[in-house]
Amino acid sequence: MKPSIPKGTRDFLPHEVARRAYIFNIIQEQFELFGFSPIETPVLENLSTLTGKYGEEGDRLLFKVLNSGDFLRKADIEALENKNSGALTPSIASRGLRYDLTVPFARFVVMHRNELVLPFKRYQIQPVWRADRPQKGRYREFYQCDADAIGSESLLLEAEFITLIDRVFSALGLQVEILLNSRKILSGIAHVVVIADRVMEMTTSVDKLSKIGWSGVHQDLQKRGFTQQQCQEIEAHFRLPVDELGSVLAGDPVGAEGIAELQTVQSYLKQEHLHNALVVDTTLARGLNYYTGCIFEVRATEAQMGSILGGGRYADLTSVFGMPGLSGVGISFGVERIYDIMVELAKFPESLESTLQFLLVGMDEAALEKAFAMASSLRKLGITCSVHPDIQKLKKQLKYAHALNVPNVVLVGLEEDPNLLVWKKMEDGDQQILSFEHFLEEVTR
RNA sequence: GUGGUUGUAGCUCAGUUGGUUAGAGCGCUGGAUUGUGGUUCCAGAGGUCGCGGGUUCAAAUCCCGUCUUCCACCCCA
Repeated sequence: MKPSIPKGTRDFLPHEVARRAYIFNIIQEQFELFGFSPIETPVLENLSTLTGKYGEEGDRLLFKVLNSGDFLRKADIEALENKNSGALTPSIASRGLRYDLTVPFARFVVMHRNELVLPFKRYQIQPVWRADRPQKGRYREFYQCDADAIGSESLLLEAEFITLIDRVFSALGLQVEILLNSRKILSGIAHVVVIADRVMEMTTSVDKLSKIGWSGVHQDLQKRGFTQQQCQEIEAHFRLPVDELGSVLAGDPVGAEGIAELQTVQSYLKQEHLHNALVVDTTLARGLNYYTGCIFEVRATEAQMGSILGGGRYADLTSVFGMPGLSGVGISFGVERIYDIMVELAKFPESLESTLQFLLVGMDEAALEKAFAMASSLRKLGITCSVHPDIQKLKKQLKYAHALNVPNVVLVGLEEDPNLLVWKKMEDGDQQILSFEHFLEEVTR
């Protein structure tokens, strides 16, 4: 048979794993530096946990897992005969692959509420799955790096996340733009334009602005049934600078609160020297509908790619699991896209290539045994090394070392004197003959 | 989920209006080099042309299906 893997999934070669780990480590380091603690949740969640949390679209993109055993026995026969997949699914699949890390986190918080100290700051780096059509930088299996702080309404958290984001991207060597907005400003505008019940529709439409421009947004809005006058009013409001928008929204409690939120966050950041631009963009919307307050997004300024981080404040994520009134803020790094951008811009350090320092080569069976013992001595000293397990032509051995990018090769077992070895430096080909004892001294020097 | 696009050697790609035995570069293997990698030279191996079906005297080439890739929607990291 011909081997294959499912659409939208990938294998990773050693050099790719090294580069991905580089990104994960930088993010993890910053998470820890800000006092977030790691948690893990299962790959599989009950579908009751997942369905209905991501909107209709999200439900369609959930990977459902067929029940084990004789799943047809409990199947909804009527739905099956009518070919009604939607009705059949709950009777044959009770579990699914997680779609993100935020909803499982909400479930986690509710289940472990008595074991957690609030406010609780956790981070989580694990893969998630979506049955979306794959595209570049868009996969069916991908990692998310999430940090959330739950159990406090303080806007200090928002400010803290912005400094965290700034630190991560400057550590990665990427230039980005951090976009900030509040959902409350969007609501306020909707109130003022008297379309309060249609905030979501207006929001998703305006969110496309950077892609399709105002004429496109107008078309989209009109397709959704907004009048021409409403379109113009909407555009006029979003075109206002933030301070002017503030006076327009002053009469609307929600809108005014949104403006005040942004001001508070910015005042926390007054003393901070951010490496990247923080841009208030009132047209920023973010798809996920559980966001209620501040929302963040990050875009790389040097590459053409969608957002590489998303996040925001949610007032009430845990209430669906029976624990209302718990406010939180969270962000999610899009590591797959960050990886692609860093490859494109060649931002990975070369030192990731190889961690192996020595390759030991045995010239004959006795020498191989000696090499095996030598390797142990080296490892005791914390020196990474590997013994070539076969006795082969020296040419082949060196070619192997070259391919592995090992900087040092040790040839064990000279014809002249089996107690001597050759230490060869691959970079310039220099080599010296010495005893093992002498070699150890040199290495540890 | 809708519409489109792509697939030829390990990799990057040629391959004429359908016409004998499908090519190149890089990589790989062996040798020049009876212990010495990278450079050079010589030789060699490697392809059911994504898969299945159809049209034709004849298919990598045309048609249908399917898988995959990428793109635009949708949505999103």
